[in-house]
Amino acid sequence: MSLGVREQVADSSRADILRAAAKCFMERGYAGTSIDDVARSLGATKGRIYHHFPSKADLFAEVFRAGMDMNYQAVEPLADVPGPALPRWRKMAMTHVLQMMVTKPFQRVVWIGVEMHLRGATTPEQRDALRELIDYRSNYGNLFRATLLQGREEGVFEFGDMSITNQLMFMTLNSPIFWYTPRVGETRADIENIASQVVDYALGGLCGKREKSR
Amino acid sequence: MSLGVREQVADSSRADILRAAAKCFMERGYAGTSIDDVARSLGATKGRIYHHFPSKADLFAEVFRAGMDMNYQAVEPLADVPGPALPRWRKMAMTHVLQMMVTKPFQRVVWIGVEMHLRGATTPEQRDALRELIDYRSNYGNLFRATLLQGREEGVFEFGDMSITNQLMFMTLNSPIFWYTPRVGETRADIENIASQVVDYALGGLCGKREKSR
DNA sequence: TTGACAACATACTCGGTAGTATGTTCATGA
DNA sequence: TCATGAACATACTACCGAGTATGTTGTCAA
Repeated sequence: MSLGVREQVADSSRADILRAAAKCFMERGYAGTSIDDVARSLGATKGRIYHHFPSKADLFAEVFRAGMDMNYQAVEPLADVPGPALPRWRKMAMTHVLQMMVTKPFQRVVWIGVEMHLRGATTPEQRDALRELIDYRSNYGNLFRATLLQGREEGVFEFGDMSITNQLMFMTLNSPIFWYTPRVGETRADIENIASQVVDYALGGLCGKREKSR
Repeated sequence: MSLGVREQVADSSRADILRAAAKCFMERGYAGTSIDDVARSLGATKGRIYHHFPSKADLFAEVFRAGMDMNYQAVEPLADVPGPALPRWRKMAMTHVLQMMVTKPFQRVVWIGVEMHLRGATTPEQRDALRELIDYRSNYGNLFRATLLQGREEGVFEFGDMSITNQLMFMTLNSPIFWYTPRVGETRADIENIASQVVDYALGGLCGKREKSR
């Protein structure tokens, strides 16, 4: 089934809407973003949005899904590689952080979506749409969890409670979505340098090796 | 000037509103929370809110301020104590994390406020009200920054870029406002145990001591 | 006792927003 | 070439939420 010109144009238009929506949701949150805002940022009107998406909640969900698709596609192949935990964790973490920086608006929407689900601030129908995406996200998290467990058995990682450690690690690795902003004239090396510092910090918390508290 | 009964009652009512507002803002965000929501959660109506606060933005700002007041009062005294950086940092960090857990709704509002200011998603008047609070928050951050610098000179901390490290550290120390939820029958020791893990994780990123990336 | 005011509740206005109903244009396939 | 439908824009409705205007009630001070 080759795509005709019409379909290609339509998909491109849809992708433009997703990008614009991601940016708007990132800047103003879900409740603070109106469909008109998204349309205005495209130089278009509501009609265009509602032609491609049945509702604001569905638009948001599709942005969420797009963000998770990017992550999964980038990290999942790395998780399958056998071998010791530490170098694999490094590659996965580095890839994840770069993903956070390069596709920041989408990742921010993923964050917002998870938050919305956690506090249950949605209507029943929306919850169903979100639930599947939350599972998606949860599976993604398990890619790292498995490597963490392997690392603990290998003795390279030391941590107490697994779920707390997982939260702390992801919090660190995700944090660029909050404080990173692309600079003009920024090179790939600049970005990778920042990402490295994030990965190193996250790794520091995973290795024990320090006098325990008190 | 001793407070009469009338003033005490009024202040208590005001404090109740602040608590309820903090909870609502935490659960639904700024844009997602209506004044009616806050009033309803108090078993009251709009009139009560607007009698004590001139606008939604002012109510939000007062919750923000209350949260920062609690932090400053708890941590500032510790920052003045002379001596080596590491034990002081530990005490400050531990106190900060406990603060995040115990006064979570208020701290979540502080977070939301900082975010709103960063993305400039406010009307001009609101920006002025927020700016002062952002400075307040910034000063609070400097309490830790000074200790970090001292620790680096003492050789107990190792990190590259100061502002990135600061972001990562605070991200970790603040993270309980997102994933911590009080349990029934939770003891003080339980809470301190969780806080310890957070502090240890944050500390791990501040000490180098690991093979560098690549 | 009374009147003045604090501390609310009630009843509105009005702008913004999600969603819908209805044009309009233009490419494409028959 | 022409009819059809995709891809929008325009025009509308209905509702919600911030803010206001105006009661109502209890308390305290003189």
